[in-house]
Amino acid sequence: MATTADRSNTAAPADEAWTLLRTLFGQQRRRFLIAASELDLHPAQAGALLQLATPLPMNELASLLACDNSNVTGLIDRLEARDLVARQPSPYDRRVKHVVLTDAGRDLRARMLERVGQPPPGFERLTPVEHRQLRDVMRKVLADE
Amino acid sequence: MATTADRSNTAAPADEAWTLLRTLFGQQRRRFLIAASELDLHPAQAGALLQLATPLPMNELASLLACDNSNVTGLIDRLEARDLVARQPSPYDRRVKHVVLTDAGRDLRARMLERVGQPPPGFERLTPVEHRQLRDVMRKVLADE
DNA sequence: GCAAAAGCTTGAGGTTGTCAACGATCGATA
DNA sequence: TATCGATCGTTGACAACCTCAAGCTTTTGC
Repeated sequence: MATTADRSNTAAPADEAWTLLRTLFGQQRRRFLIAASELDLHPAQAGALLQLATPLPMNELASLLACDNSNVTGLIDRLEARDLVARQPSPYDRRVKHVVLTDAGRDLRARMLERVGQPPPGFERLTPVEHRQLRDVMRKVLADE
Repeated sequence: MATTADRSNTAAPADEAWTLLRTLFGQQRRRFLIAASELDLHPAQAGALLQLATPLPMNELASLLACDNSNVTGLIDRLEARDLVARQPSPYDRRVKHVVLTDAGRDLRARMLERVGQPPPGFERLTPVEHRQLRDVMRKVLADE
């Protein structure tokens, strides 16, 4: 009778915690989509922009976005056509091109961050102690080893 | 000199916590994309499948996926062509169609959940106390009011 | 009853994403 | 140093995604 997972409040705290986190992911994804459309960006474009805190080889951008290299080519083509990014040849490897934000790109990225970089409303309700607890737990979850 | 946000360890715990959460979101999104492609699903299809724990009007599915109604039509068309879902007319409102998983759909959804429904490796490192802390904090963040 | 609104679909048009193939460049090895 | 294999970015073909405007059916409110 206890072979399968209990769905009642006897559910393991770990499972419930993860389920709650996934709920928050969903909310955050919707926020992201709305923010992107408000700024006239397709989701993929907005995602790329957010990754570009620092110049990145096309290569690496593809792996961060979990998509094919050839996909990034078109993506960057369109961002470049709107003068949001530029391609910069790498001085060390002539095969590589770095994607760099233009001023306009940096600006748009900042406006995107204003919308999705800020925590959701429920977050503000936490006490300082809870904020620290959450920070410490998350540090541990994301620790390299 | 302290006008702009400090990036050092003087950053407010709340800000750092949120940044860490966003990092986890990114990791989870990549897991999701990889899982979907392993199961021969496009990301949007996988997302729709995951939402269908219970039958849902097209309408509601669209709002959960944060996209246009007309988008869901095509999405469900393709899932239906693969016998993963079926359209069921609502008995109460003849405009409404409910999307229901078929057996195959339920199966595929379960396999998807095996991959993204489980917490990431770092999660296992937490102690029972930390799991409970995380659960309680997340409950508070997601509380309705 | 009738007008307004809601639910779903269609069609047009641009974007995303994958795959296979290609030219250019780098690195290692002989 | 010459060459082979791998890597980086691009291109072209093709399917899926996504939005918008327009349309049909059904429901709701007046």
